Amino acid sequence: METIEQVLESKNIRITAMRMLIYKFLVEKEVAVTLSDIENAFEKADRTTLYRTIKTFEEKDIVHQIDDGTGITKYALCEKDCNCEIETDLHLHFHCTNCNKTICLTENKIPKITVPDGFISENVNLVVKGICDKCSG
Amino acid sequence: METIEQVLESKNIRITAMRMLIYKFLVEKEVAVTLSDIENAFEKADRTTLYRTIKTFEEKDIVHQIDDGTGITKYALCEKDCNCEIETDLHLHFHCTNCNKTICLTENKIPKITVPDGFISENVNLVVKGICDKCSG
DNA sequence: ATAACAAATGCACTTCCATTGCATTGGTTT
DNA sequence: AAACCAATGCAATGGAAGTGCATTTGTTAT
Repeated sequence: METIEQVLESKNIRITAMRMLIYKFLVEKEVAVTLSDIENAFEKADRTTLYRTIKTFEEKDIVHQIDDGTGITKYALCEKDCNCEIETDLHLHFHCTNCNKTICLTENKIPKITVPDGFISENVNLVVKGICDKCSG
Repeated sequence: METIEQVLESKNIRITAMRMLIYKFLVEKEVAVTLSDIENAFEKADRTTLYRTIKTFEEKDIVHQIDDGTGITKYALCEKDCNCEIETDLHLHFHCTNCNKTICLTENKIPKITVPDGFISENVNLVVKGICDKCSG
């Protein structure tokens, strides 16, 4: 089991108290979070710091950004060995319109999408909206 | 060939000069447009009017909203017989990262997506990012 | 035709999220 | 300990979405 320090170190991210707290927060959340979610969890911290921390995590492929159609960007930890930038590794996201949570369905890979001649596909974003398992029960 | 008046009438939308102009603008554009695009095309008109006109068109299923991941909502005319609200009728959208245009690929239907037990899928949004035919040539 | 009503438009304003500039703090290295 | 660079905090900006209200325009009924 890797420690948080080891994760950050392996990605060449300087270890700070703030970053460790935010990372821990993301691990504990099983759903994608907005910047405001993080802000509410760390009221003492400045919004900019949280924003830039997430941006750093994103650049270093620790978190990936999710646009679930609510208009607010969400973030979630990447899988251990995920290569978010590789098309074949893309998973889909589920947005529950009832509880407003967005979940990475990492087991559900996106099927091969064909595009017309002349188009070059580099990236696919797929969001399914509906009712999640917790809300449908 | 239906006239613009006939289209609006058939959808129970009151005919006004502004609405006809905006509809015509959407027809002529072959790509999805932002509110700002419309705003720039009609500098004399008020933004709110354009905003509400698009909302009206949306409610009456004349246009559909597209979230292509740029963070800015885009709109495009529905196909003649499209039922945007029906899941099986969903097509995918292509966003060109070069020219920033977003195109409806109405011929490319979204494949059946499976979600885990307990999840209920109501809607699917699929955006492919890459290079469009005009830019790749 | 005109009065009465409803819908459409225009203006002003607000809110929310994303983002940036700059000053300050804190940690590393020599 | 000095110098340096990265991280943080504060303040402010910008852009898009959305709302309230007054005004104009179009429709309907008398």
